[in-house]
Amino acid sequence: MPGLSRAVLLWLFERLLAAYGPQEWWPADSPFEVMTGAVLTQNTAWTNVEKALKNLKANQALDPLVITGSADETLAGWLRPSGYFNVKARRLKAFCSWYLQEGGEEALGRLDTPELRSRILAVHGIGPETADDILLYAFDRPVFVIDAYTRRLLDRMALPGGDLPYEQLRIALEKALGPDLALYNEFHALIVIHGKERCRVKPRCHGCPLINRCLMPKMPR
DNA sequence: ACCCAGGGTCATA
DNA sequence: TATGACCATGGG
Repeated sequence: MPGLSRAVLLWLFERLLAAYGPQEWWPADSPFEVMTGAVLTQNTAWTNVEKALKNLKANQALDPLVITGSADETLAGWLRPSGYFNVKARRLKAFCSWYLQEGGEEALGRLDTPELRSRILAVHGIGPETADDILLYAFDRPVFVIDAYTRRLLDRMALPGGDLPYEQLRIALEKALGPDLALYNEFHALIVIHGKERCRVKPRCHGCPLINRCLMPKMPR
């Protein structure tokens, strides 16, 4: 059983960091904004999420009490630019009522990470990636966030684990790297930033900071 | 015009 | 367990 090597992962990390620099994630003014953004960015471009967050702020609605107290159509209207607005209005309401019922950020912050994670995951509309975004970037817990970019990166680097179920892959990465909040924070951000890059060189990418392998989503047309 | 984005749920086999 | 449909806007 080879497994993931800490040395290779750290090499990868340094390579990405050298190419893109520190990302200083998550872009938000408060932990609650991180949580809201995590829900809104599900399968959605961040630029669209920014518009929705702007709408919420303009209406003093970036607040769990205001959100739970808003009419569905009103909330959906604010969320409209982020796509799936009806679905996300329901999910955000479900999350906010849970958040209030749990006693807010201070009370939640006292829970240990496994307990907090399982409670977040129990909220309807919050899956593993969204939950881990919240744990890492809103609650500062050393949780490695897995996304489609992470899987593609492992796959194209010929590293094992890209096809594992979410939880197994997360455990494998955390085991290889050891608990490290700052590393997990920057690593995920860099993976996403790099994943968004588009290869414009053909027939093979030479501009990619990761060896000679093209990690871009698709070869140019 | 086409592709895809910082996913998750639900129905079906 | 594993696919497929569905949700929807906006930028490249």
